[in-house]
Amino acid sequence: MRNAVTLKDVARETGVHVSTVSRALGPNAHNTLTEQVITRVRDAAARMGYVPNRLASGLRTNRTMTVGMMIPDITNPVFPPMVRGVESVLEPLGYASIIVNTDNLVEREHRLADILRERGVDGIIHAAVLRHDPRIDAIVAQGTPVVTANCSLASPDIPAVVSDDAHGIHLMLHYMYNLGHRAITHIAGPEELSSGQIRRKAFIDAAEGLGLHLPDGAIARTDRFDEAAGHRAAQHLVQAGPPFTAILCASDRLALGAIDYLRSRGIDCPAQVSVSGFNDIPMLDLIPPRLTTVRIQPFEVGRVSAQLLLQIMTDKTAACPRETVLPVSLVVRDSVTVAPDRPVSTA
Amino acid sequence: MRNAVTLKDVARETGVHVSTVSRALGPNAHNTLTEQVITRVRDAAARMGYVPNRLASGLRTNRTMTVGMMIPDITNPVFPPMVRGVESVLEPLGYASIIVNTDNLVEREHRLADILRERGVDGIIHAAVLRHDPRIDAIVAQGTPVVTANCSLASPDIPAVVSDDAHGIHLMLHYMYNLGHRAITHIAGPEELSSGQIRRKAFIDAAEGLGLHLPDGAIARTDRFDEAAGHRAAQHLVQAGPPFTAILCASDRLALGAIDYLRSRGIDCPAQVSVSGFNDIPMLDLIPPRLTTVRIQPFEVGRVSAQLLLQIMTDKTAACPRETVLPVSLVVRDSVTVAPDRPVSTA
DNA sequence: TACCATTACGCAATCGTTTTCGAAAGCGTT
DNA sequence: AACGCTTTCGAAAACGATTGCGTAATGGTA
Repeated sequence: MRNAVTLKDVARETGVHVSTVSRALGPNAHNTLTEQVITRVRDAAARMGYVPNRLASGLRTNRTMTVGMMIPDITNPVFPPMVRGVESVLEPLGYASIIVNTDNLVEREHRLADILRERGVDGIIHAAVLRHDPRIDAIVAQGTPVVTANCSLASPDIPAVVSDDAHGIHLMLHYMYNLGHRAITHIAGPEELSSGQIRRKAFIDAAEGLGLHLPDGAIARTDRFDEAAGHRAAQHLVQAGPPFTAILCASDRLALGAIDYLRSRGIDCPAQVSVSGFNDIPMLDLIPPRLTTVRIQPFEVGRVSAQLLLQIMTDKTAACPRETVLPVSLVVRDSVTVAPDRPVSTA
Repeated sequence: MRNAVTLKDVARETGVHVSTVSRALGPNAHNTLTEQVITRVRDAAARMGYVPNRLASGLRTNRTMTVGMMIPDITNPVFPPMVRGVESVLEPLGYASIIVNTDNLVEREHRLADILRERGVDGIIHAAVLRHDPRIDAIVAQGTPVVTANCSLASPDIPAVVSDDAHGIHLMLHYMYNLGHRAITHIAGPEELSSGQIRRKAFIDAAEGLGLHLPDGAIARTDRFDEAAGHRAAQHLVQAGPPFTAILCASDRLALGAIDYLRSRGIDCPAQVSVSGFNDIPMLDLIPPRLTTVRIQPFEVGRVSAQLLLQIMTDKTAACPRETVLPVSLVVRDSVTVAPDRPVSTA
């Protein structure tokens, strides 16, 4: 922004008024200007290396051509593809994305939301919503379009793009059931995240649908979707839970942690205990036992979210689907196999 | 930005002039305003939910409190920690980061550089520089502070924060040598990336230092740092290269691809061929054979880059180190072991 | 009381664009 | 030739914040 060439410079160069330059450079210049002037201005602008100042134009028009993305942690392999998915539709249109990591911390989320507001983002893709989130409601009320990706809010009215979590759990549980498993436990994700809660509920529903009895302690809850939490949860299941032959985990990383714990106890996966994941993060097919999991489509989630957001941003009145759910698929690998004769138990 | 409350609103509410409000909210209000006014204004601002409009202030001051990060691909596990490292220093100060993925495509890089310029970013952290990059020179010339992370430019004068690639290669080659390897090949990264070039040169230097003879075809070049490229390169080495007992790869993903190819050919790693990586991306310790690699510190690279950038942004005259190199360390795992009696060869 | 220095605040220009409004010119019609 | 319509462009007012400058008010001093 040091020696930036402005409209005024181009105007002086071409001998027309700055408003004329502005129009000439705009998309529908042909409605209002003569062909000759348009080319003259555009040539000069190109030659002089003019690049528009989005600060100024944003100030005037209330459109910054910038969107915000709130995600829990870019370090989590689920999110980079989502980011690319968003980018794939927004970047060709000239949008820039400000990416912030909330770490699922409410205070951080507030600060970061302000950082986005200050910059007047045209919209927000929120992949880190807690299920109850007054701050987001406030942002929406303020008029900024928001769509949630990979998560959905408890409060309605704001579009969500999610994977078919319930169906994924359903697929996996039935798969286990068909392999003879009857004592199946669940390592659930954080309850304040919709994915954690929905997957847990889906597990209960699917179990009920199969007529499976879920004894007390069959579900271990965690506060994070990471390996350490999975490790602890598995420990809890083995030491304090009912006997079981399989663990259906709410995420791949939880599953990795669980398998790690089992191994440390000399319990073999899948020979003694089957373990499944969710998400299908990269490189899982290289890690033994190759994890049987549910594949979601993070890139697609991002792409569709962006398209929806775009739609709302360009036409706020446009009705748009409250919830878009994307299909998931079962990825059969090695970590889930036929049920052994006797379950692992506390003894 | 719909119903945003502005300085004017706060001014009307408190009965003072908007310039007074501006000053009252600024950092050194106490130099110029009475305590009473300051608190009255600040209270009102807080109560009314005032949030400053960075577009307006940026327009006026030429500081947007926004930085740009150019990376090749956020999907590559090396970069997310780097992003977090940058964030760790910039975010607490109120900066936002616009992240763009260049995919190492020159055309994309140009467009994305413009996207950043349009928004008047205060500085750019560039982790995707090609070694020769006129566009970046132009940006620097225009007055925007730039520091390169993980890469360095052929042209000098712009600060770079890099890992000690040469030393990492040196460590690894010596480690292999001490395990008895004499026929060692190298899968190199893209030559237009500094990390690719530097690591290849370091390999040659270190080999020379050890008195190792490098026959023709001992170095396979690739055009990308990914598994597919590693796969192809390994194929090339096996089919057309000299006999060898070890492959020193310029990145973990190249190594993964190479091992995959070897396995497909029934060649065991590490029993028949040792393979090493570089970077130490996450989860490598879960994938057999557990990859012996060189650990770099991407978070630190990001952190230091951001600190440097900050320094230049706040005081453009400040001299700052042309090149900061961060230490690396050897991570010994399973994929490199003592040399077998006879090397793998074309026959 | 008059005067000067200081304090505390208001005034207004400015950053680069967009956009409404109006004016001038061109053209056809009667 | 007078009139009205369209086309093509300039003038100027915003958008919201910052800041140099001016000026009341204040306090202290002679």
